[in-house]
Amino acid sequence: MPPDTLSLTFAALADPTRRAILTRLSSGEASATELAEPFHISAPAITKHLKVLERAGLISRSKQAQFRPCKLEPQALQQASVFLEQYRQCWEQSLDRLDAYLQELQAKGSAA
Amino acid sequence: MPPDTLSLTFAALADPTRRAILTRLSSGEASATELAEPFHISAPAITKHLKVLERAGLISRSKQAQFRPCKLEPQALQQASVFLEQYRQCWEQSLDRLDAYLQELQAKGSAA
DNA sequence: CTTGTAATTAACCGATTGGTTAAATATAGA
DNA sequence: TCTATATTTAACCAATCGGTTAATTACAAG
Repeated sequence: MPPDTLSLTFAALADPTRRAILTRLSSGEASATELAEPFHISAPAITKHLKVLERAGLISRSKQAQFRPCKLEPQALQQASVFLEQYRQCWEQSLDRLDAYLQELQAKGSAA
Repeated sequence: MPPDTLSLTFAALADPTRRAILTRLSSGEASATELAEPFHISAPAITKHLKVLERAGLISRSKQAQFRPCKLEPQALQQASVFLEQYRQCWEQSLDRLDAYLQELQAKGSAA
């Protein structure tokens, strides 16, 4: 019943707000209110998003004064990337086939 | 309100059953019952998973007799991979830092 | 000690998810 | 036509999701 890391990671990535948060964090740490700023959602909503990201191991949080800065933890992203790389051959093959098809079309086109 | 492609893709990938289906399909087409075989879930459950994968553009389906074979469509996976590549520098940097830290530890260890 | 700011928790809401069983549909073949 | 197989649809269910508002906690600074 406890979802595996990969499922947690992909689930966390399945939300545009959370992806935007990660993108923001890739250029440096930020507090919750800073992260909330670009979105018109409430503070508790941001807290929830950060919890999802934290539970997936995508971010970590420290503590300074009343702030709790968020820091990107890219290892989980790498694991997700490794999973997808498994399919690289598949998409390269299918792109090759598309390319061959287009060339064939072109050949027919100039022959007509 | 309609979720973007990337969100659909990551959401589809956030389930271990669906990831297993994709892995299975990376070695060739398969029918719904063939795909269901390794899991102890009902046929309608498989139908739903296939719908999710299809809506995300991760598979396509044809029709022969009473079968509707599934085929992997790897382009959406590639898009997801492109998104993750954006963070490659981040995780390589953090691995470098880990490496440096471990070397530092080693140096101190052999000095003691 | 009071005030202001940051952040979280609690309680709630409607929509979606992942599963079920039962019924319906589609096709092949005797 | 009748039967068996493949698949989908319908209806339901409990759990999770992404959001809200209101209240609470934590800390710094007057």
